[in-house]
Amino acid sequence: MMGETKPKTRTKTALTGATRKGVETRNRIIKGAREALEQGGMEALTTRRIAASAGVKLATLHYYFDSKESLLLAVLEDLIADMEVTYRQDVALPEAPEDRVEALIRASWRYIQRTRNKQISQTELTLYALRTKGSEWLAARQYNAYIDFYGHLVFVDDRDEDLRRIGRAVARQMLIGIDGIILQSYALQDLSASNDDIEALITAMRGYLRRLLVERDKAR
Amino acid sequence: MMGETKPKTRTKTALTGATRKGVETRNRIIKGAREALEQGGMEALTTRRIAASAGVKLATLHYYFDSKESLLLAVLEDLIADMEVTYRQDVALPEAPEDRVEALIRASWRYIQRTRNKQISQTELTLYALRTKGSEWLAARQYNAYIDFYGHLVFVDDRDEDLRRIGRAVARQMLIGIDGIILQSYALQDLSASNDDIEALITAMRGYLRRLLVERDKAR
DNA sequence: GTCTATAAAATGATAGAC
DNA sequence: GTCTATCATTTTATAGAC
Repeated sequence: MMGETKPKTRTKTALTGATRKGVETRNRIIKGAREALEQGGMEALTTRRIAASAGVKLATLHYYFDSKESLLLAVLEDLIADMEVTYRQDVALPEAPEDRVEALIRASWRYIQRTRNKQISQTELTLYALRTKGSEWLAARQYNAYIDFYGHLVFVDDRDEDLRRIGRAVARQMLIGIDGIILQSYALQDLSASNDDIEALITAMRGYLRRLLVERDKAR
Repeated sequence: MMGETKPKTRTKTALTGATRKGVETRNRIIKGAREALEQGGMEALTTRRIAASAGVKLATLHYYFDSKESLLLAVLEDLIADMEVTYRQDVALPEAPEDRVEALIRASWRYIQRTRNKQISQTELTLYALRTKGSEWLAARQYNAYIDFYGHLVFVDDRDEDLRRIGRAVARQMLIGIDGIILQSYALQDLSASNDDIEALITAMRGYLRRLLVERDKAR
């Protein structure tokens, strides 16, 4: 959030005064872009399609965004902000950290199964950011947002420096597993194999967390 | 390899007699597409750029491929075939299966670190296949090729049905971890964190393999 | 089998009226 | 702030000479 290299192509509303209606329209365009992306994928994502999907004329789109690139990066930013408010609510939270890890993986897996195009879109956008020079920081922010989120769910109280570190390590590992299974489950389309993989992932993550906690206790 | 639904848009050389020179040119175009993709990403991958990168005129490209889509799918097929011959050679093979798993993960991690654009390209193409109706089978084949490959390296002798099953389960899990770490390591750019993640992945995979073997022995 | 030339459509972006 | 109209390229793809 601090010290980031902001992209050269910033949106016009960031410069002007940002009217009420202006903000609404801008959000509608971003929303339209997300829907067009989910439906048709990156290859078919043109400014015209986005404008149509947002119920706005092409020129209006360009009034709010200097370029297609700046719009796509704004979409990714929106996705990040969205995650931070959406996910934070509806995850059941058992008491023990290990159980929370398990619950979190199961919840993610259910979500992945019913949001195929959304997940693919998100990966496409991440790759787009990694490909777009000067925008790699956005991909980093996306991952850090997820790591923060997962990390806080493992250890709600993060005043303990050690626990915070451990929570983030487990979060990174969970995220690796989830990203990996997104690609593989959509590609293989073998539900029973993916279910086995989820169980294996849960076992591994519980073990990893346990191990990190034991190591910490030893080091005292 | 058998019983797959072939894409409607097949290449012209598959229909005609396939001259020596013709096959060479076709391969050069595919190679050119791979290089153009690695350098500029999907967004910038136009038929003109591919033709230029292959040292061929645009019309020649269209002589060999009905459409851009059929070319891209051919590129993914080529990537799969390439993996099967390239990887199979230069992986050091310790004796114990657990050690082989570890060696394989370490080798993959080294490779990932020095082939960023290649890995991103491959993921972009996989997503493209998942997005392209009627071509999901290609993504499945890609993953099955990797699973076969990793699986055979875990248990070289696969006449034992149980061992083959276990090898494939471990392979799927390794692939999940590797795919996940590809995205995360490029996004976060935090080498020490990624190194920790690799060690955790190794520990988890050794544990998973051990557990599957114990379960098998119990079931006798 | 490879080329030159060109068609036909699509795309990102802008000018200027309202 | 949103629109109509249009520009300037670019893109995929084809026709036809060699």
